[in-house]
Amino acid sequence: MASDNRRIKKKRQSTPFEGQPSELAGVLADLRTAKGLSLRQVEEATDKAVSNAYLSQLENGKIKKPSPNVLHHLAATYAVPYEALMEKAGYLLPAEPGGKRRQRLAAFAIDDLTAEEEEELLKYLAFLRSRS
Amino acid sequence: MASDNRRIKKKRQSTPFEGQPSELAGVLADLRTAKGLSLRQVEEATDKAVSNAYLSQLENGKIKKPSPNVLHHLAATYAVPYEALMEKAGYLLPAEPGGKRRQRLAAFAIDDLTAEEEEELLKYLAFLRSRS
DNA sequence: CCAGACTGCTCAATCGATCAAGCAAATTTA
DNA sequence: TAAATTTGCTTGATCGATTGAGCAGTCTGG
Repeated sequence: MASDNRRIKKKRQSTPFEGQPSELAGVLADLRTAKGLSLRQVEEATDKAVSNAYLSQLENGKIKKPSPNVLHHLAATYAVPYEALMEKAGYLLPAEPGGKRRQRLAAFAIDDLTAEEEEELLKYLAFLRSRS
Repeated sequence: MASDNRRIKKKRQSTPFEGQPSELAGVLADLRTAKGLSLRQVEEATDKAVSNAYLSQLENGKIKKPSPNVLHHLAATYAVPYEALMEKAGYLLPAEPGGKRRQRLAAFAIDDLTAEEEEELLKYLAFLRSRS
């Protein structure tokens, strides 16, 4: 199963990580045929969450970005990691091979603070800013 | 600003990880006010990717699930990790299965602080914790 | 006190994701 | 071979996300 028509001009700023146009399409099609499932069988497997009509369009790249919800159901059905599909769809960055973690947090973790303490902290923050 | 009306019957199977109804709403509102930005300023900051009208509805929980695209822009604007917002929106599982200590999004951002100020703030945070 | 500049917010209209139906080509069954 | 099934696919309608425009309230300077 080849992949071909790639001529679309995407001018509109759309999604997070503009990845391969529809690499996803091929992947989905392959996964399904690999499992030997028909469109309707998948529809059934996803408990009607993904219609056969929609899946068809998806596999044929006639559709841009399926919702994370749809991807979640498909991932479950094909027994592949959800994040993988999310990535193919361009919702997530290509997972670090080396298992690199965490991005720089610009915000703090303050879960353990009480409401009062948090307020104090904010007050202090305001104070810091007021000095500028 | 409290949070209240939560009586809606969610029968329709909707998104991946059904998380807190609209915890996201509050977080977004907090992040913005923390940064001292107006709705329109954010709209501008996101390069028109998120309208002030929409953000308003989002912060007031009048809207369910913003697209990952929107979250991506907001994350950038508020300088918080994209994945964090994705999680709040229910698109991703609560990160790190291994590391128990989860980082929560602070209700404020500190991008505008100088390195020195940030350090002072952290020191103060440590102080608060030491009192517990 | 008024103009102008902001602010948050609502509401009608738009746009894309998603579905219900139905259609033609295979395949199967009898 | 004809009826019944099944399969991939297209199309019209629906629904929710997102926006454009406008409205009332606040605040500042003249």
